[in-house]
Amino acid sequence: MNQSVAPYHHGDLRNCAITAAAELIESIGSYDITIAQVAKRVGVSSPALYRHFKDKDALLTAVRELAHIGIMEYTTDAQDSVAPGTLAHIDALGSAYLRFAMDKKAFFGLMWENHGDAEERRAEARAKRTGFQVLHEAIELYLRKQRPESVETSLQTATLLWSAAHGIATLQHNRLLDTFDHDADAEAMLRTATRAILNVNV
Amino acid sequence: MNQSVAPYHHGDLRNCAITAAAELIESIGSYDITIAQVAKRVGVSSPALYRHFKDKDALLTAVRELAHIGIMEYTTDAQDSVAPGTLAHIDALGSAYLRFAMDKKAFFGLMWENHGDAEERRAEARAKRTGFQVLHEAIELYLRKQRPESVETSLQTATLLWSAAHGIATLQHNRLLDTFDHDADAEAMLRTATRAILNVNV
DNA sequence: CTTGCGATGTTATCACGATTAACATTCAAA
DNA sequence: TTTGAATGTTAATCGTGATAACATCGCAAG
Repeated sequence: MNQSVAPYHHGDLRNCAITAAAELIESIGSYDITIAQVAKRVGVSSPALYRHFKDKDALLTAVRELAHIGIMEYTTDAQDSVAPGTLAHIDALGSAYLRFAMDKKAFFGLMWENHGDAEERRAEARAKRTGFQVLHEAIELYLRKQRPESVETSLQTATLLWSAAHGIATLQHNRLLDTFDHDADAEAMLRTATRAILNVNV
Repeated sequence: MNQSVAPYHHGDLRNCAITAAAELIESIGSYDITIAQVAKRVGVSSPALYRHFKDKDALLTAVRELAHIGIMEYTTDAQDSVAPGTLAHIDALGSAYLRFAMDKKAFFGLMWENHGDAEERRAEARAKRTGFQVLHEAIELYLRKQRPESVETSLQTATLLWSAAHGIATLQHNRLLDTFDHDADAEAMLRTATRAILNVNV
């Protein structure tokens, strides 16, 4: 039997719409999409989508979740060939973050957009926790080995490193990183920042 | 005589529109404004604005310039009571950046929006140069005194510090900074990052 | 001083995109 | 089978960016 039979009028429109929206965003390289475009891609009328999403923002929020999953994949893949708790491990995580920002520009931009209410933000943050947690654990492990006296500040260190990575990624994403330093290299910068931050008591 | 006489039909609609847009953005705390809203605020019809701006984005670009001026004011004020080339000087600049991001949320968000073409970006970058230049000079001066062997890397150091400040500011701006570290304090984080980065060879 | 053009404004009008309303179809349970 | 809930469709509303066509105002040339 065909596994993916359409159980209803369309099938699971909700999921198809999210996927279609994501594909659309990826293909045009911008999250400035239209309900009509998504509907057409799924082969359904625009209003049909409102049976599954309160409004356009709700659809985008769903796509954002996909983006979070995507960044987690990058993170997970990055850990494949590195020893846990090493500097290389932390570098790999940072590198994955930067790579995601550049590979999936539109998604990266979308996931930090400031729309929606605080509630949604919390929910998304919860989803993100996994990714941050990975970084936090890597740092904690590293500090335990290399700077045991700083282990207690691992959370602050992780937050600071995240901020640094986020700043570099954001500036590069907006093509501003090399505005002044023509040779600015995101990855190199993050490595430098990582080493600087790990060697300080937060 | 009344100083601010309207020399023409309206007066200088262009400038009034920019100001009105800025006020509007500030008052609603979002740069998601409407041509009609701006027009109404100035007491003019919507199409009139198109005599002075190619399109909505052109108006927002003009507002962005105001935002850059605003951040420069913060920067300048920050230097008032600090000795040039000291760590306190650099801290003050970073603090000003963070403060601007929080005080003028909408403007901060607007100025890093990824719209418009590359040309505009270049122009804006040029305007920004002043602000970055101040930071760069402060860092160069500091390094010359404290770590002369690292002076040659001052540009990279400044770029890295900017990135760190930008990351912290951006995350706080999106209310995400304290997602994991409940007690995260932007200013304290930046001070830590500053010290870490300044003590490393880039 | 008048005329006429260019700069500015105004009022229709469009086209589009987000929603909602009103109506139609299908699944599933009684 | 019948019927209501779920899910779709088409028609219609509204807000918004943008352009067209028409109206004014200020100034420079005669």
